[in-house]
Amino acid sequence: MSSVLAPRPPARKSFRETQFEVREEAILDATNRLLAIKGYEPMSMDDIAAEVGVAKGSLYKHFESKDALVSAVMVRLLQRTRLALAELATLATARERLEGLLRWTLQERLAGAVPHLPSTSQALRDSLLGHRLYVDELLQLSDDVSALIRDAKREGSLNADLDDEFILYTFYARSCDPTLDFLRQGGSIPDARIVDQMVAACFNGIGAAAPAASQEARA
Amino acid sequence: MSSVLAPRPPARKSFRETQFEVREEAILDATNRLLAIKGYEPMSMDDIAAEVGVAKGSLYKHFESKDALVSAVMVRLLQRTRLALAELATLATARERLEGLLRWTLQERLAGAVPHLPSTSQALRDSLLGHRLYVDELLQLSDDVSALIRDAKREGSLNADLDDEFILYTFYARSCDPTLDFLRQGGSIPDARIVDQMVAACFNGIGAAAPAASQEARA
DNA sequence: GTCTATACTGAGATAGAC
DNA sequence: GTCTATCTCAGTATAGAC
Repeated sequence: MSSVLAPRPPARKSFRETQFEVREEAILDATNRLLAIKGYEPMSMDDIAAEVGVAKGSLYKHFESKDALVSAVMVRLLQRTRLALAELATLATARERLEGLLRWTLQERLAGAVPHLPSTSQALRDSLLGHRLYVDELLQLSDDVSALIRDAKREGSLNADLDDEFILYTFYARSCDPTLDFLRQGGSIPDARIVDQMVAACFNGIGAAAPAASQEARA
Repeated sequence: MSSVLAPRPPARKSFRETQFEVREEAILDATNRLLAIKGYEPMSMDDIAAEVGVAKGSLYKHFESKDALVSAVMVRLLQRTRLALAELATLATARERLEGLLRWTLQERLAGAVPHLPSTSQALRDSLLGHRLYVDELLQLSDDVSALIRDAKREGSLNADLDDEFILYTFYARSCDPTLDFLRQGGSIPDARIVDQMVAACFNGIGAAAPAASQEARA
């Protein structure tokens, strides 16, 4: 009673608070996992609850809705991505930083992370755009990547004929490219080789580097 | 009565039969449209019925389930794609035929067709793989495209360092690339230019054609 | 064959005991 | 805060009249 008005130091978290946060992380992890495997619509709150090992009702003490939960997963993913990008700042050229970011993203997906996936589901996209935090994070990341693209063009390491906006969206699309899942499921190409080829194809395409001379003779 | 045993010429279709087929086409068209807009799971049979202007129950006289209906849409799409590929046989090189097919697919999508979309939904992919006709068509198309890829490599017009399987899946992924939708929604790049850049980026990548000499000096 | 009406299921969300 | 039990609603599929 006497302590009610005493200013408590905000530093130390109670055991219960810690437990709560640990569980919340577990929920986010489980959702991320299921999202990567099943996709947005087919993943039910029952699925998540079972994966975490918690009652479905309890999920709603942490997140007010399925959309909010998924949104939180995506926000965390975007934050991590920006962090990874910040750590790539040591690389010399913008081109290297772009390649590094794509490589990082693909490796994350191989490790079970959900793709950035604005692509996957129209309904999900609409839902996400209603969440302020998500939109803010996405805009910040897009700003960072756009700046990289401009720098790389100035370096002369990106095709100047392509629009910046085109390159930005293409970059996102490569991060979410389903080719990764198809090839991994196929199983005939080792993971590292898949990533190498995807990065190479993003920047150099699937065509031969130099136009083949034999082609002219053929016609 | 007397005509019951007489062999009727199978040639002429009754008015009712024609009507039935016309309506079936309309159902497939509407489903295709909604599929492109909303995606598989969010699209309900009610939506389809409303779009066609027919009672929901009637849909089940044409297709035994939602899955079967969607499967029929995809089969039709694959057949059209193979037809388009056949018409590209007049082009001189395999590389040109590949480029032409990608271009054709992207233009179809601009015109409202659904992407080939094995990517979109995991649940849909599983469902489709249970439909014999779909799997057959997909295998045939894949065989055709794989042959093209081998030919193009022989021409020297595709990067020989990339696995054939990688190129095949990448080609599919480019056909379904969400970049198209993002850019179209953005509205700042004309449709024709979007397609041009997507085809160019698929074969030549987003990197500069020749490695910039200035880059060396920079480090 | 097409319509209206309805059965049935799955899933998001809430209520109330502990 | 977590659990069990339940509400509500949307969506697939079917039944039955015409």
